[in-house]
Amino acid sequence: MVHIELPDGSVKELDQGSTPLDVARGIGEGLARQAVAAKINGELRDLTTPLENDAKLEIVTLKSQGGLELYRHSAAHLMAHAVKSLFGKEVQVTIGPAIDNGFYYDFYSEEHAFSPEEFETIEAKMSELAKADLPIVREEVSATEAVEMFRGMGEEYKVELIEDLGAETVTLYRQGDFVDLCRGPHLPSTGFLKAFKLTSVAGAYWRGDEKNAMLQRIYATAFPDKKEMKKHLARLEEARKRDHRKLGRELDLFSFSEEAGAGLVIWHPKGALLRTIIEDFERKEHLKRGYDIVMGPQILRTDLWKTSGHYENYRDNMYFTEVDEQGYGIKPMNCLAHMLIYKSKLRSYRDLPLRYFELGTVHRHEKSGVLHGLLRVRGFTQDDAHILCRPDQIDSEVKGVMRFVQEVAGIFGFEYNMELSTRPEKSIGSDEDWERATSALKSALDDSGQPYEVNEGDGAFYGPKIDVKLKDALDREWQCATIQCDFTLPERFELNYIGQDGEKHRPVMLHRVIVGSIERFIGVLIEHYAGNFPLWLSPVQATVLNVTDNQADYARKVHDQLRAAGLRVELDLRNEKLGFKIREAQVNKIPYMLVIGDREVENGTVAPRFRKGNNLDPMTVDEFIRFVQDECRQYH
RNA sequence: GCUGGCGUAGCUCAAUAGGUAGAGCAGCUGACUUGUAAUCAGCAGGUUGCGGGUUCGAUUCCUGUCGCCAGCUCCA
Repeated sequence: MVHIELPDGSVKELDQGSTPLDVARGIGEGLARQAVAAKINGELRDLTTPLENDAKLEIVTLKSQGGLELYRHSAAHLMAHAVKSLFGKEVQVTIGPAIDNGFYYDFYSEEHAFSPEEFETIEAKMSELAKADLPIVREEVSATEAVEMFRGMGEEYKVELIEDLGAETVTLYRQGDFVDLCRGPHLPSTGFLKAFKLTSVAGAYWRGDEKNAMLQRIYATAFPDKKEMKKHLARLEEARKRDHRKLGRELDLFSFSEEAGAGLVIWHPKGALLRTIIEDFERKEHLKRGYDIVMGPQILRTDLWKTSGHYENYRDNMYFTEVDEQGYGIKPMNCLAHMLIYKSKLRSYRDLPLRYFELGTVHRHEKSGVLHGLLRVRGFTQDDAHILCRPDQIDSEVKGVMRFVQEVAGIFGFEYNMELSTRPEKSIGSDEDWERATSALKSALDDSGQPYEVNEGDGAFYGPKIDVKLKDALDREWQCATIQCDFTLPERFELNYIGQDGEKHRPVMLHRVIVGSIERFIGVLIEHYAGNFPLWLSPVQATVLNVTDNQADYARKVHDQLRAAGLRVELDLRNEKLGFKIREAQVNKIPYMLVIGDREVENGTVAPRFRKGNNLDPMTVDEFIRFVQDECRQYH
């Protein structure tokens, strides 16, 4: 007999060798039907695992934590099964994990290239195998046996995996004539899989290393039922409508030109205005926080990039030019000029910290395949600052930056993820430096009250860093804010300050950006608001619409008055029906439409309509101006 | 950079078993003077991304190149 303790504290007595499925049945048929796995002493296991000893047991259903992931993992096996039965030895299987909203499986094939046209065929095969409700059976075999078996099947990648595992025994999962190396656990049978759909195929390197073979990765989505999957696909469809590349064109904000070059943004009037509003906001917020605005040149002599170490490490990503036999590098970062400003005179410990802020435009030759709308470009402007401080000031400076980041995220209503990256294997600087800097970053993160991830060994070679990531419409993460400690530049540029003791000391440098690249930030912003910018950001805040030509003069007067008051306003006097003009303003996501008909002319008012569709009571122009100013004040 | 896919009018898309392209919206012209998401009519608009090849003939097939999309790798 074994004693099994359930989550509610009750204890069941069962025959040795009973399974969690037996336990579920004992509790109720309903639970047994929904059960997909079990947590035995906290470990996720198959429902058919024999219970040999006393244990704590929790039945896992599709609704419980980990249940859905397991479901998707089994769906990945189902897809591999389908692909193998369709393509046989032409295709080798590798690995296939569950991911957010679905799963993928990586295949290797020399002969066959998967295309989306085949998705239906593969899905049909999957459905067929699911309908057959094949039991998914766990087997434990010796590693040598497994190697022999997979080698016999021509599955070289599986052989490599087993050999690298270095374990004595491995587990296999078998469903029908398909067998895969897998730790599991899995669903009891293929019949549990109800809703799945292949979504895309793309290349992926074996083991994520570009030196390895390129595999073919098929992405798919999977849900416990069709309705939920449909909902997910509809959400994706909605997200695509928020794509900043699409909205950027539709709202006439920016464009790219093949003639100008890939990854180089061309800002149209409305986009440039939006950007200007954000830049003005940045300057104001930085001045408030004790930063000095500085400006450096676009190109600096190549020698200086050699001094900084950029030439040695990053020249492949830099653009160079030569005039009069003098080489120049187009700046990929803004720090050099800031170093020169620091060095322009003798500094005292009393001067520190110095905070140099620059809306610095940089150019980096990013690999062609990584460019992505505004989110990854080759020319962009950073809200960049370099803080030079004494070692004892690191802590408070980092915390100040952290607060700044959080305040800005709050103003724009962003949720964000934070990561701390620590010392990599290849690094410079003393243990003491690293310790001090890392603990300053960590303490700022702890103080922030937000959860964060630690990426051990993921820091830059010159110092640890905090990254803040924002998500785009499709939940892809993009790094925006970052705080990095740097031990090399003060060293390489021989920066120093005179301390209280009259001796020279080396300052510490922090690189930091708040929104990061303005381009990227605007890209994320567009998707975040779906193009419906809050009033204070809207490049066009209101448009004045006359009903007929009769009100043209008054409409012009209203427009001029609003413009004089500093509102960003347009005038639409076209000879069109009101409905037509409203629609157009609506499509352009202009916050307020000011309708002017005979009534308004007579009363000296405007009739505002909000882009959400609701109308406000008619008001005078002055009232509307105050109304807009009040609304803008709410945001910052 | 890599793998796969794609590139037709300003935008969204159609067409061709190889026989030099068509629609809606936008634009222009005219009529209509209009009250909260599309008034009607007419006109105009493309060396089918660019270069080379095969062919009597290429937008269609092949090849190179540029760009875009998805993902991978990268992101100081």
